Amino acid sequence: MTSTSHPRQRTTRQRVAVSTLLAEAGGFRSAQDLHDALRARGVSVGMATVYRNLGLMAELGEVDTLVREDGETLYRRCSDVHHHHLICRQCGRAVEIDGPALEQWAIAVATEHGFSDVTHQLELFGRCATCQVAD
Amino acid sequence: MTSTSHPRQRTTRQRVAVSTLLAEAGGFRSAQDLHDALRARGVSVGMATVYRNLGLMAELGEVDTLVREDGETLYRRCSDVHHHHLICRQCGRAVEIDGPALEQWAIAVATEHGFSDVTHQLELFGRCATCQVAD
DNA sequence: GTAAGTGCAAACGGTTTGCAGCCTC
DNA sequence: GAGGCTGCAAACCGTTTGCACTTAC
Repeated sequence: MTSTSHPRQRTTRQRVAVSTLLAEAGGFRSAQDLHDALRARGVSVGMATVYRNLGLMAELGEVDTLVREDGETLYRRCSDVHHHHLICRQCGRAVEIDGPALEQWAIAVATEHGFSDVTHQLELFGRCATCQVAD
Repeated sequence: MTSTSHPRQRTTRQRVAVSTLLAEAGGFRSAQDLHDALRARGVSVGMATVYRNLGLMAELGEVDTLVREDGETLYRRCSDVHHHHLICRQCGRAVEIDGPALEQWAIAVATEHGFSDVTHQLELFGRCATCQVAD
């Protein structure tokens, strides 16, 4: 047991394409969005493959996921430490933010009400400087 | 203009049932969940009607909505002023919380990054005292 | 050569919608 | 009795899955 071969993961054309595009994107994008973008630049991939790769990357902590109010999931390449985002609701651009104060506040509030195992989800939405001008 | 009849809304058996059940529930419930509960207590309603009424109540600010990570929408009767929730991920019980400090922090962070029209969504999840004991 | 990865199309699950009939006001 | 409301079923839409085929290693 504990053989030398862990790396069960292959470098396919499609996987590289999805990963690369996401790296260039910089903001939160939907799977459909990414799929369209890939086809537009001539890369032929199936939706299923896009979903599978995004799911895999999410599991590996290579991308952050975020569920929009309408239920669609958005993906973004980013660091895997816990943090939140300030997202432009117009262009999708996202700024990573973290608030130590917030984390503490969350725990304090929860404990106060007798809750344990607390987690929280927070996202800020707004219009970035660029989009304000563009109007 | 400004006729005396604004109240375009009718008191139907189904509407009352949904509203009542939600009032009794106390926590966040899904539409399907509510539908099942209604049928279980002998009230015959269609899913579409449940959705339509929940949607209407949400618009009127009578209920809060919340999208779970899997995309399902949850509903809860509550006050319509801006606030957040501390939710038991086991039984759905929810405590309304509000944090003036948080609101200010959110605005400050956003402004700092050149964002305007800031809104935020925050939910805390944990296990309530009762569910901890029940284990 | 073997098993991970892919494509397609069908299945899924939550939600919405079109429309004929019902029932509140 | 007019129009909001309901029920049903079909349509939707994002996502997942089964399966035969391809391809990286």
